[in-house]
Formats: sequence, C-alpha cells, structure tokens
Amino acid sequence: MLPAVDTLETRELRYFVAVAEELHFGRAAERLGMAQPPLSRAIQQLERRLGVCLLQRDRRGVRLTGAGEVLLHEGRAALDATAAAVRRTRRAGGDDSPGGPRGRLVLAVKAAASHELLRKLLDAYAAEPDSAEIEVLLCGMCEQEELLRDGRADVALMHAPWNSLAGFDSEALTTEGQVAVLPAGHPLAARETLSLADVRDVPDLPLARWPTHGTYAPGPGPEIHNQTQLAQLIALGRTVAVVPDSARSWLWTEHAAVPLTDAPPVVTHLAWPAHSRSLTLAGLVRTAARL
Amino acid sequence: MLPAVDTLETRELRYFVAVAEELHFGRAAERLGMAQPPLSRAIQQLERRLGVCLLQRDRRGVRLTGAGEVLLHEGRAALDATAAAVRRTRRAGGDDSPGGPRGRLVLAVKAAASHELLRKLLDAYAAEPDSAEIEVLLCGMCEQEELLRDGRADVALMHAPWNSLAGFDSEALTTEGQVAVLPAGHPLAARETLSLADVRDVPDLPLARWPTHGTYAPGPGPEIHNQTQLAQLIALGRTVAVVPDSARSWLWTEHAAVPLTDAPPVVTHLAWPAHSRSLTLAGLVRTAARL
DNA sequence: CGCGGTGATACCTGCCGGGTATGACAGGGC
DNA sequence: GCCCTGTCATACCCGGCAGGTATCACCGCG
Repeated sequence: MLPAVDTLETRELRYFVAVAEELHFGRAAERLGMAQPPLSRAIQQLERRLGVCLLQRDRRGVRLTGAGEVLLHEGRAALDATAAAVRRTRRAGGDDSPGGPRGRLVLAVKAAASHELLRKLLDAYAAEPDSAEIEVLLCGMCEQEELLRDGRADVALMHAPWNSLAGFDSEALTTEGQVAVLPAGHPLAARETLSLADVRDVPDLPLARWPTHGTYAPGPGPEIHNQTQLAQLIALGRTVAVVPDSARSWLWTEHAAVPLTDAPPVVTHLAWPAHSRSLTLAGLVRTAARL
Repeated sequence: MLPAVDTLETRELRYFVAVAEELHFGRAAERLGMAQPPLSRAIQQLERRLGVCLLQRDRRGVRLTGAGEVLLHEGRAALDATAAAVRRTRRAGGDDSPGGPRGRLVLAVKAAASHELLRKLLDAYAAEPDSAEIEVLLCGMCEQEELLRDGRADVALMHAPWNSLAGFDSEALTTEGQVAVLPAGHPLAARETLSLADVRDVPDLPLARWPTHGTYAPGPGPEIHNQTQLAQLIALGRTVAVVPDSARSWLWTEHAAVPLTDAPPVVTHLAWPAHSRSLTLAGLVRTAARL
C-alpha cells in the first residue's frame, strides 16, 4: 500500500492536458517530445492516484469523462499560474529590495487599440517621480487575458464588453460610443446616425466578424484577422464594421463613419491579476486613476 | 550544458514556499518531512534554473529577495490552483456525462452568517427541477476566498466590504445596514440611532476587533475569535460591536441593537472562481439571481 | 485474413531525489 | 582566547522511478 498522495506534479498536469487536447496518446507524446508508452503509464498512474477515471478509451479513440473535463480546465489554470510564477520571478530578476519588488512592467495592448489613450497613460506615468520602465506588448484581439494569466504580461488595457474582466482587478479609464464604418459612397454613409438593425441587415454589405477567443461567430460576413484587412474590405465595398469611436483615427478617405445610436458603449479598463502586490503596478494604477 | 528548463515542478514550489515562510532551512525541511541537505540543494537548483537569486543567506538567517517575494506570492497561487485541480477533479468523481460535469457543490459560508438568506437560497435551489446536492462548508470570518482558491469549495457567500471579491465572479444578493450592539443597560442603548463616531469613542466600551485575513487591526478593544465570545463580552459590558442588521437574530436579552446612520452597507454576494464552467454552479447562480 | 493503427504491457537502464555524515563559518558564553 | 551551538553547504551513496525499446492485444478494414 503506497501512501495516497494528494498532490500532483506539474509534469503530470502537462501530460494530461496534452492528451486531453489531442485525444490521442501518440500525437500527445510527440508534442511532449517523448515516447507513447511512458505517457500511457503516467496517465494511468494519475488516474489511479486521483481515484478517478479521466479518459474513456474505447475502440478507435479517446474521449474525456466529466472529471477529465474538469481536470483539463483546472489543470490549464494551474499550469498558467505556474508559468506565471516563473516568468514574473525571472522578470523581478536581481531585485533584492525588501518590502515589495520594483521593476519593469509588461503592459499588454491589442495592436488595434487607440494609441491616444495609451500615449496619455504612458506619458503621465513617465512623468511620475519614481516611475519604472514599461514594456508595451502588442497582441491580438482577445489575448490579453491569457497574457495576464500566464505571466507574459503584468497589466493590460482591456475593452469591455469584448474582453471579460472576470478574475482580474480593474480600473475603468474611458467610455466611448461606437460607429459603423462603411464605404464612403454607400447610401447609408449619408445618414446622420444609424441603429444596429440598420447595419445588420444591409443586403449587399454583410457585417464583418472577428474572433472571440479564437472562434468566429457564424454569419455571412468575412472573417477579420487584422485591421488592415478590414480597412481594405470596407474600402472595396465588401463589408461593414462596427467599431469604437476612437477607431476613426485609422480610417481612410474611402471610409465613412456613422455614429450608432443603440450600440453598447465600449469601456477601456486597465486590468491586472487580482492578487498582484507589485508596487510598480500600484504606481501605474494610481496614475491611470487620475487621468 | 543542460537544457534550460522553463518549467517548474510542484514539488519545487512546495519546497520554496516552505523555506520562504519559515526563513529557516531546518524547520522548513522538518515541515516537509525530509532532511535539510536535499532541501538546500533543491533550492540551489531552483535558483540556478531560474537564473535568479531568491534568498539572501548571510550569517544568522535567511531573507527573501524581491524576486523571492514574487515567487512566494505567485507560487502560493500556483499551488492553490494545483490543489484546486485535484480536489475538483476528485469531486467530479465518476461523472462521465459529456458537455460539462454535474455533481455535488460545496458552498462555503461563514458560520456567523445569517441563516435566513442561506435557508432561502438552499430551499429555492432544492425546488429546481434538476438540482444537485449542496454541501454547506462552515468556515471562519475570512476563509471563503482561500477555500475557493484551493478548491475545497466551489462557491461561497461573501460579505462586502469584509470579503474581497477580487478574482471571483459574483452576484449580489442582499444589502443591509449595520447596527451597534451594546450592553442593554448602557446609556447609548436608549438612543434611536447612532453614528460610527459615537461608538468609536465610548471611553468605557472599546470597539471589538476581529481579524481580517488572520491579523488584527491595532486598537484597545478585545480580539474576537467567535460569535459566542463576542456576545459574552458585550453582555459583560466589556465591549461594543458593529455588526450587520441580520445579526439581530442571535442577540441576547442582555444586548441592545441601535441602527448606525453612517456605517457602510453590507452586501452579501454569491461568489465563485471566475473561470468556472460547472453547469451545476450555473444552476445555483440562476436560482440566486431570481431571489 | 493480413494490415495498419490504436493503446497497453513487459522489461531494462540511468538519472536524480533523498538519505547520512561532515564541513565551513559565525556568535555567544566562560 | 577557547569551545560549543546553530546555521547552511558539501560529499557521497543508494533506491525508485521516469523514460526508452520491443512487443502484445485489439479493432476496423480492404
């Protein structure tokens, strides 16, 4: 009778997450850079130690059980937390000042975000008496949450309602309306204002779709990967998009922006991990709150 | 040249957290049930692999560097997340239903909380068509956050502003005022209402103090560990306390409750880990939102 | 009935996590 | 000054286990 262990090594979590994502021991083993048999054994040991069946192996394939789904989610979170611990510790580097570390901050911002607010924030913070260096990490549309969770970033600019603030502390910075961006020559471009219903049902201009957390909502419109592509598609008269007011700064002369009366307002937040105790971060938040 | 690893085993985190908490290799090793030399070696390996100095060893003792403090905080979070993964997976047990697990929920409530709201919530949920079993876990004044983080609980009743909702999703349930609880015979007990200033400065009745996250604020009043002790001290005329309105249900005839005009309102929330995807939890939240 | 592809089993080996014994060094009595 | 005590680091050894290779058992399919 071996002692029943109630802990779980990072390695075992990595193995299980790989198998649960691939649903295939061979491919998972390859991804992990190891042979398949030890991986099979490791997962069996894991199941025995947890006393729980995680995978349903039957002919031709592997499926997750309910417990397996739970462990996949919770395990990813635990792996993220571990990776964050490593990254943030490394970033704190040779800092040996007591009473809370000071040091460089990594700020995650979507590349397409308004640079005006960012510039204002960075300038104001740089003017503070003992400000630290801030590294700006440009990312895609919905990556900020992941970057904060796994420690690649310390703080992020997020845009409600697209980004979820769940699990983070945050400070609201600005609120703005949204506009419809149309080809300049389109009949609707002449209107003073529009409603969401107006732009949703234009027969010749399907509404552009961008990914939320990696997946696209179904619809007739084109799938948008970056801002340049969107601008081009609008200019070509192939789509219409709903974007925040501040996006006007990147519009072309071939574009027209019409305010939307009933679109939900976009709130830009400064967000950071809920448990953070960095003094440097606190300074940045204080600056942001005064904007 | 060994391959630079950028991961970190749970075991190493446990070791470091133990040393960082004890600030003493010998005691930490004892706590971990191992000898001191391998622990020393493990920490050295950890420092080498991270490329960061975590501990300042000089004559007579060990201190944390800035990076060490970061790793202590982040490491605790990672260990909690790992423990949560184990507990929640075990709890999901033999559940093999696809599309999200169903199963028993653990609800954390402080023992001193009002039972009326809890009863209403549990009754309403039990009346739902496909409700699951709910295990109520009674805890101390500020433990709910920890219970949610390390997976011993799935959902909790929290009371703002005493509990911090940072890092959790939540749904506000009720708001109530606060009252001052005095010995029945005290002159102030005859008043219709009181202000915080009134009860803070009573010379013969120092304000009771209870712990926030394990530590007591400084002050002249007695340190409170549980509700019975508090009731006794008030009845004896040794202290006065500020408590939510609903606490009237446990008052004695020797007590008098006087409403406070300027005390912050107490909001009871249902709170759960931000990333939770349990269908059972969703059902409970839905029920709570309808209350 | 072979054949490809799956995960499980058997068995071996080398590494490393952990143990004991001991060293280096700083303080603190007397 | 001395030794004694308490601290962490070093040296060395050993056993278990993580990982590899070879192979099996099973299923579906042409």
